[in-house]
Amino acid sequence: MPQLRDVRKIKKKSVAPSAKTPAGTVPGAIRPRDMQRSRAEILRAAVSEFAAAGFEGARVDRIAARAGLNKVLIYRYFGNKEDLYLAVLREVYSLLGEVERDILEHNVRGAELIEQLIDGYFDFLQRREDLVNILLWENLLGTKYLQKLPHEAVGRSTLSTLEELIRDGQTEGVFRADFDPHQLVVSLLVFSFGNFANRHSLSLLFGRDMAGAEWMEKRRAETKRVIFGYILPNKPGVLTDAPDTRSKPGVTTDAPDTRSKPGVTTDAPSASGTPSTPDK
Amino acid sequence: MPQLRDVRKIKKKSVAPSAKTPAGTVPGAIRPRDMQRSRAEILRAAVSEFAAAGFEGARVDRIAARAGLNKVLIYRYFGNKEDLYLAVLREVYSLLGEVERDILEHNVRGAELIEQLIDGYFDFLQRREDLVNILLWENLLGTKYLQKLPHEAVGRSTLSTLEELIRDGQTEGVFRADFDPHQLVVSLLVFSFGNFANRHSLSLLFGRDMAGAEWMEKRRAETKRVIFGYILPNKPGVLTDAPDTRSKPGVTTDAPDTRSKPGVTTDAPSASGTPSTPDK
Amino acid sequence: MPQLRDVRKIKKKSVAPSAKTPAGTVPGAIRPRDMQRSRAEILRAAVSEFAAAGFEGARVDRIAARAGLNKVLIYRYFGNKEDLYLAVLREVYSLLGEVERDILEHNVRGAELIEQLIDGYFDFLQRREDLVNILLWENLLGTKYLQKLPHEAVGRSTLSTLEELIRDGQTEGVFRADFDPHQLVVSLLVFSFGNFANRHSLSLLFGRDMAGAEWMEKRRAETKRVIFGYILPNKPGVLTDAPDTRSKPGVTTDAPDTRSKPGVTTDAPSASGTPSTPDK
Amino acid sequence: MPQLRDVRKIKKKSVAPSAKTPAGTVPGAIRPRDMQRSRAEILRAAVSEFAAAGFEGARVDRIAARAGLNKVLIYRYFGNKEDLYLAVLREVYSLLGEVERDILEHNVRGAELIEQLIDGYFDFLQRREDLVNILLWENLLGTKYLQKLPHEAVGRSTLSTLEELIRDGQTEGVFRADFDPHQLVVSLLVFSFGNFANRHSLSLLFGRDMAGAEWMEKRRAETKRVIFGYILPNKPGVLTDAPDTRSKPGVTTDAPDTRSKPGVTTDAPSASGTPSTPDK
DNA sequence: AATGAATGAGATTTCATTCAT
DNA sequence: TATGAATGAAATCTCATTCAT
Repeated sequence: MPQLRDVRKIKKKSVAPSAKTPAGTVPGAIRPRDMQRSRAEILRAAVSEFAAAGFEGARVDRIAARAGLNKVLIYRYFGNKEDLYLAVLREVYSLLGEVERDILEHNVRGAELIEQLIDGYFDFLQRREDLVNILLWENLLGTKYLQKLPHEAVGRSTLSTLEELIRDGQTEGVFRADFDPHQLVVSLLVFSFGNFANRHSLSLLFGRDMAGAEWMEKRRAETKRVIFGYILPNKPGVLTDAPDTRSKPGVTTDAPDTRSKPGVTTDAPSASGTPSTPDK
Repeated sequence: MPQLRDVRKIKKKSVAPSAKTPAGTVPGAIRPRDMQRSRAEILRAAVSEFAAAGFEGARVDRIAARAGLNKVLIYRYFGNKEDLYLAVLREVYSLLGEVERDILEHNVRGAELIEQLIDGYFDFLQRREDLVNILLWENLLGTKYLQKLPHEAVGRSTLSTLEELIRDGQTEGVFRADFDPHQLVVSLLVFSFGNFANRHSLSLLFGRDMAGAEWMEKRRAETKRVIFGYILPNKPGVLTDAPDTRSKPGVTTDAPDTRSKPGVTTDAPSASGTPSTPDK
Repeated sequence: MPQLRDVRKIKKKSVAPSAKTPAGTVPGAIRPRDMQRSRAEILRAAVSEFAAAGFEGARVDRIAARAGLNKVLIYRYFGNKEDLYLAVLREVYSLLGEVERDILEHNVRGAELIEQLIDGYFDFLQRREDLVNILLWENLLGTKYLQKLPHEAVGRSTLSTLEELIRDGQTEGVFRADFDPHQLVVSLLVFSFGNFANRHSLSLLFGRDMAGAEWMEKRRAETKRVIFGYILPNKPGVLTDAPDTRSKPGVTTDAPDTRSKPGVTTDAPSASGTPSTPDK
Repeated sequence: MPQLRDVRKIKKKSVAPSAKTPAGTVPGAIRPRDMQRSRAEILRAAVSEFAAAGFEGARVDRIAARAGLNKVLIYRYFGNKEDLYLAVLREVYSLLGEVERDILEHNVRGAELIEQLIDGYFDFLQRREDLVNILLWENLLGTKYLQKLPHEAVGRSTLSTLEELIRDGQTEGVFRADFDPHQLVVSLLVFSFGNFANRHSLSLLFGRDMAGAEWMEKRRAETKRVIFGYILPNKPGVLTDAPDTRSKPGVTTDAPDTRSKPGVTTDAPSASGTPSTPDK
């Protein structure tokens, strides 16, 4: 898990002179074929740094320090700060695309598809906090740099595929028919990412931790509940007061009911209709 | 509406002396060398600049240029860049608080309260794009500066009041009982703000404008629909197949039906169940 | 006594608008004939400021604030910072010259002359700490500015008069003959001023207050003792009990011994030969 | 001998690359890119600059130029101007302490101890004019920065040792018993340093060079004479009219007489009792 | 490949000085 | 005269980038 904040004071690692030659190599010999590894190392470090400080705030020196490599290599391999940043952006968007690609590959459909998407987003958001931050920084810059990337590196065909699958679900009656699949896809993204875009500020506002894993699990559950409430058909008779099928997070229940539909974690309101212990 | 991007190259205004009168004042009228006004002018300019470029990216010179005042005054009135930024943060949070305060003052309750909140948020988000950006920048810095403000300047008591009102609504049966008011409040914020946190990136992703007013109206409607689907009791019998009461945005229908509940703008799927022309 | 240090944060006095018109004048009327007073006020303030911070460290703004007058006047009356500083130097040297002039006017001779000189110097040093500092600052600049003053403003004819008087004393046998009057004059200055040139540093070095009045009285006494031990003839047999020429300054010891010759304050070693309570 | 004044206009050295070898090194010899040396070089340059201009007057650019190194290194190695100045102060006080330490190590006692001290101070003052100036600047600032140093870096234990040795001398009868050792130690410092604190101003006042080596030798002798007149026992019978044992400076006569006691340089008054040619 | 250093630009901050009301 | 503001220069400090060893 990448360290994000408070990493400003990284100092050059001061290795003993003897340690300079990597173990197993003859001193004086040039270290071989490490270029690939170095490049990757720099990129990794750059992701961390740009995530933590943004483009303007990022320091080339710190990236070098994070990578444990010399600053010169950054310029040798990437050209300059901006190009390095562009490489990072590319990486980020590539990884982001994988989320949907992974899910689509498994041919899930219907409610399960939606749930896996939400889970996929939340997992990504929680696991790659750094990448998310880069998306947010870049957005604040009005995609100043993102625009410089070739379109293929950014646009995500997966999203239209998704829309179609949802539309199919509507046709088949798995989903309600009266919502716009396009808006839904956006909602899935927005409702998920929105939790992260302001988590630190919100923590201050509400005076409680809204950035930690525990809280995010609650949000994940809540998000699922809201979405499913919106897209699944209401089954008359089982309406509001139907008993919740409590299940562990991630587990898909075969018969989702009105409220906490497929495999939703509900540490939230109990089935009785009265939320027992709203987290406070 | 504040200019946000592409304002980097502002140079010293080389206006003719007569042009010194700031916009909005009658030319010829005395523009007193007014400390109060100068301070305010700087603050306004600072909001714009910090919104557009963030703390690191902001340039004191540009702030002075935007304010049409001398750089020295910034230091005289605010001390230094950071203190100026803190003053800006204070301002932003103060204005943000007003959104809820305004609504709470009018003693609206029930569905209308929720709708006004969503509207309030979207209005704020659309009208004060700059302030929102500042919130987002600051969040990315992990509230590095926000933390330096006294707690009163940030914490918002309105939010707990809100929770209570919602809980009241649940007790009275206006809202479903099986959701957590606290989570709802967060959802209202997150679902609203989420639309803005990534609008530029999303525009690129989807290859369409997702930052403009038109699109945001759609999101506002969609958000309302989702939220109301979640919190309003299902009225058995009128359920899914009820015809949508199409209404203009902002207009509250007295008899909200299943889907588009109070005064929701529905440029979305038509009543027939099949979304006629999903916006594309 | 002028405030010397810690005066850096003087703020513009913010008088109520109504207070602007000095009492007794018709509002709107121009304040009359205050130029002389303003000039003097500025000069006084400048002495304080330059004394406290030196030429480079002094701030024109602070001088204006100290004077309670507007910065503009400084430029109107004195031209610029350097010219103001030169005016200050002139003032300082003029006042310094008075010390000797005052004494010489009274036609004191012999030991009493010397004692009055030492007293004069110490009095000046203690009372006009500010002026002394200016001398020291200027010295550190290698008299960079002092040199720009006309010679009359600096050179002090009194000093050569002094030398002659001392030489007379030697001829008359009042003083020992085997010292150089010129060196003595210098010693008088140096031994006196030396106590001030490093008093703060010495305080730190010795870990005790060596800047206060109490300590300086000890130094004054010690200095007299040393000087008199040097210039007064040792009278064999009459040694210790030589008649004291009692004079004002300091406490008169009833039983002065060998050491403290004319009117010397001796809080120092007692007559017995063994210093009773060396100050520690 | 360090250059002190008139060094303000040092510009970037535009030397040919080959000229890079710093003075004192063999051209062609490897000048390792040695951090240690660079640091030392900067410190040395800083001492000169701060000595010549004081803290406020000193220019970081000039320090870099003096050091023949890049400005950036100053910040890399020392942080900022103030920290650099603090490092300089540390250095100065450390070197100052050595004066006494050197002497105390040699186990000299009695009159010789005192003479060596005076010599030590005058040597230091003449040789390290720059350090003395720094002491004086700092004193004028009321030890504003000195106070920030840890006490050990400033306080000098040697001084109390000195007092004890003098007291021992008094007990043994080598010194007169009726003076306070503490005051004597202070007098030694003050009478020595006092000559330097105002030498340039005095030069102007008296219209003769009072800053040069020649003059300082006279002051050194005079100071010794005065001090010894004060602390050595009067030998009745040899009193005033004893012939001076003229000796070379620094040479200690085995049988010091009343006036020019141990090894005092007397280019001063001739033996006859009447100073023949007072220097003028 | 690493270290130390240099370059050059630019950003923040501070001042003296002047202008306008 | 006082106030507020403006100007212009400079000084401190920071960075990206490049060079040399």
